Amino acid sequence: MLVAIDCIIFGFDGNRLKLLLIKRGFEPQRGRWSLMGGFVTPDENLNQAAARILKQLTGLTDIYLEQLSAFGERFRDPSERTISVAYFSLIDINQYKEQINHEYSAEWFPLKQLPPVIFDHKEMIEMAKEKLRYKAAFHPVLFELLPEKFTIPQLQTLYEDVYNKILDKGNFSRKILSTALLIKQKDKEKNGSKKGAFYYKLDKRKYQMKFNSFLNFIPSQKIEKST
Amino acid sequence: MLVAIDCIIFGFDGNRLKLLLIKRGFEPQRGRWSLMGGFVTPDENLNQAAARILKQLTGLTDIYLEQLSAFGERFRDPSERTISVAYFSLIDINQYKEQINHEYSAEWFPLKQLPPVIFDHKEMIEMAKEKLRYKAAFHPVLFELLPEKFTIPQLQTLYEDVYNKILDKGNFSRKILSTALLIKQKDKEKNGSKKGAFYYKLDKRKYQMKFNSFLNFIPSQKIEKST
DNA sequence: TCAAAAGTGTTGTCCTTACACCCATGT
DNA sequence: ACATGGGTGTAAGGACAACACTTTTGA
Repeated sequence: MLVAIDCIIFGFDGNRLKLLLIKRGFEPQRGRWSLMGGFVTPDENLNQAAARILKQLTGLTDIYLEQLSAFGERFRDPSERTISVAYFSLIDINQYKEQINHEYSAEWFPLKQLPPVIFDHKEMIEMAKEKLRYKAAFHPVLFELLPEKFTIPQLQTLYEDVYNKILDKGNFSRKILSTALLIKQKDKEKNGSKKGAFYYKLDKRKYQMKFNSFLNFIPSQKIEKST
Repeated sequence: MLVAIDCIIFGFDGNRLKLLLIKRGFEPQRGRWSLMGGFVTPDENLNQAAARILKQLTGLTDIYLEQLSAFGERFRDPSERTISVAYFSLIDINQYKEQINHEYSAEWFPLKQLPPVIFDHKEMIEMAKEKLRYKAAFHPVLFELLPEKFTIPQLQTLYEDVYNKILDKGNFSRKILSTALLIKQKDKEKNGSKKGAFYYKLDKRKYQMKFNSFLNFIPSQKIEKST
């Protein structure tokens, strides 16, 4: 049996959550969209394989990477029996831009406008979306998608896109600040508004410490965002 | 590469949460304790393989079974490169008693008094415990461990053991009943006390419907249970 | 001066905790 | 009758959604 890895790669462009797909350059299914993947080699464990594959495409290391699930339907890959271990990863889309490997003709797609993908990759993507929502409800994991400096309204846009909800800015900002994970900067971002919004940085130490405690980021607000 | 399955099997004896381990009857590591496992065959997918292996040992079908994670350290099995997909399952310990397959010399161990186990099984067990706590905090999954008829104090004992917390009986009973997942029976269980506690059954329909919504079973009570 | 977005204040509602108390019954 | 656990009542405190309001600044 072959053992493969597939990576579901999330990014956030400041407006919408996106997924990085590659156009397959080889048979079978050449020319169709697919997750970035590869086979596990004898000299690496699963996490190492996932990190290697992610680096091949994005050039990035030290990325948030978490195992999602193993997929093993008998004919998921019609040509050969393959078990795939899917990983999901969150990257800062701006860092990616500088490092991208152009061999793969990769492209970012908004989560709500994905093209058809090969094999069971659709299922993997759905599961990853679900897991991201789940995880982000209790752990400050969405910060992994943002650049080093960001504003609270930017963060709010991210949450709104992940949960498809419109959030109250007042309540949102208080909830985030109450976690004490953010360090206020002196400067403001002035593109989004006339007043400008203060930049914040993540307090890395507290972030690590509190990552696994149960914080409450569940957006309980009722209003659905229109797509 | 070989692809195996390992099953972390939880049961509840009315008092403590337990794990079902088998004594390995073959080399390597004959005679040592281990999770129940087996290899994935070409004609089955991963879930089917897990269900088959679970049935081999317990005789049970239609069991709560969920994929935990794939484990793939290079030398996790020293004799051959093997990827193992771990599943965790929750069974009614009483049903098990009637069906057990004695070929495997299996034994229930309290979670807090596990013997040494082979390979990376300890790691799998720890992850399964963690996941059970996580899942049970939001989803009514612990009902899977109980017989068809059970009392609220029995359920409370289970939660107390899972979270190592002493819970307030009044608040616990109200919280559980507020989910409206239980149907009160006419008869009482009279062993636990003189007054006796009413039996309840799970409302299967509502249970299925509400399983994936976020209920709140987190025990926020502060008092740690002494072990 | 006005519009637009950032951010603060305020209030009512709901949920939860802690704990007092009542209930049913076997010995 | 009384001890034992089952179960209900209740008051204080906290969290949160909703929304009114103030602030800042570019045009």
